[in-house]
Amino acid sequence: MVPAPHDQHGDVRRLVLDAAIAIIESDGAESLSMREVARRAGVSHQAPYHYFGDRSGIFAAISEEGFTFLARAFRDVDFSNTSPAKAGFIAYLSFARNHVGHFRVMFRQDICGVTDNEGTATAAESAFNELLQMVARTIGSSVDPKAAHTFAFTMWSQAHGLATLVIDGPLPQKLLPGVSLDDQIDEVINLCSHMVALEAAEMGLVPSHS
Amino acid sequence: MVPAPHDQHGDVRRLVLDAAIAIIESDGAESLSMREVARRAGVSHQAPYHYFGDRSGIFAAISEEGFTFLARAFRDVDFSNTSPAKAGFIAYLSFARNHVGHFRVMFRQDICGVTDNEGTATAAESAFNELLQMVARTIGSSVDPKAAHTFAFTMWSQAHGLATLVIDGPLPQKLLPGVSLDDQIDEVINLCSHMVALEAAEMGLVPSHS
DNA sequence: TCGTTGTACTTGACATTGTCAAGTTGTACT
DNA sequence: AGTACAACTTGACAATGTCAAGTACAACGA
Repeated sequence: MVPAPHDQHGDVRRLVLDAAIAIIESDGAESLSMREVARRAGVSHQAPYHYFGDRSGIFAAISEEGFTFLARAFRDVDFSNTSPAKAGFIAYLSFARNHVGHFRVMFRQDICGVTDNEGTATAAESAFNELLQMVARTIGSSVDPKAAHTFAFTMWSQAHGLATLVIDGPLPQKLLPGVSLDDQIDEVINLCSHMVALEAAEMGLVPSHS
Repeated sequence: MVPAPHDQHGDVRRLVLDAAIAIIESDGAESLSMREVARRAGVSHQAPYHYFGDRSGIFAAISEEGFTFLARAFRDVDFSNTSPAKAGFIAYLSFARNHVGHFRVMFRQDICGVTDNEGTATAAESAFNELLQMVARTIGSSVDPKAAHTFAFTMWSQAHGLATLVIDGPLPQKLLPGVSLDDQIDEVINLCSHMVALEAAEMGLVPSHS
């Protein structure tokens, strides 16, 4: 969290973090060993503890970074070509697939304690706010907060479920022969977006009509 | 897998499995220790290895049982009162919330290797087939397999995402004040079911349903 | 009845892990 | 010059996953 007041040579904190992310990406979060991280970063086995306190501290840091990335990904979405919903789904999935290490950690408060860590919590909150804005763009902002929340949770579930099943789940093994993973993901995203659009239209709140 | 040809006294395998599931349910999969499992089951620290080979073997066994339960839950769904889609969502979520230990493990082939284990793979396949039947009941069985698969992945993503965000994710912390978790889950399920129904109706393949 | 075989474990050992405690080194400021 | 403090390192310890070797006991063929 604290970026070290005076770091003269190579940023050890960054090295340690990147090593951890790489390990999680290739072997999963369970098999992250603090000593292996230290070894890969070329520091003593205790250096990571200096920055992150303990194992869950390193997860919390990765989680915070992940939510920051995700919030930025949402913010940088280009809505000119596609519907907000579809753009959001695409952004979520490409984030998840491009940052597998982060994604594997950030939604598991059993190992990183989102609530415990201040920075992680605020980063997560900012990402969630971006999600709510995405929803507002889809169903309008005149809907009551409760319905908007439900809509947000629903779209989040859709995107998150797909990402989870793709990255850690058995979906890639259930593909029909002749259909690539990328194509299948695209089609699911298309279907989700279409369903969301139908629902929004039925709610009578889509900008183009009223 | 092999149910032991002659087990005179209490079924150690079952004891070990239940102890493991209990630990995973309360502390998560990462913190499952073979020795703690053995201790709780009241056997030596090596007994679990006799039955499950290694740590991932115990996960594979839990995973297999989980998929068997899930397939049965799908099979036992009562479709008389609700739409097939909604009934499916409800079944998926109540399975996940009632078998947290299983659910936390069965979709993570990084720790249990769904592909490696024969029994786990067939159990997973049978659950997936039930899902496909559920989809057929929703959009009819005359749709081409590719579209049916996409529909199945989509509904699976919806249900799985919601379950994941509820059980291990930050959704419970994002609830609006005054809305209980159960209520929020119900509303998301309602919205999902409604969207699926709209889509099915637009495909022109559903008999009739509100 | 005896020996063989196989299952169901237990006991022992070892390298590796997370983490506490106590150094050590260098930079910054008084 | 001296103090304080950050940024580490080295050392130690209990606990873990897992290999290797043992023990107990039922089932079965001779």
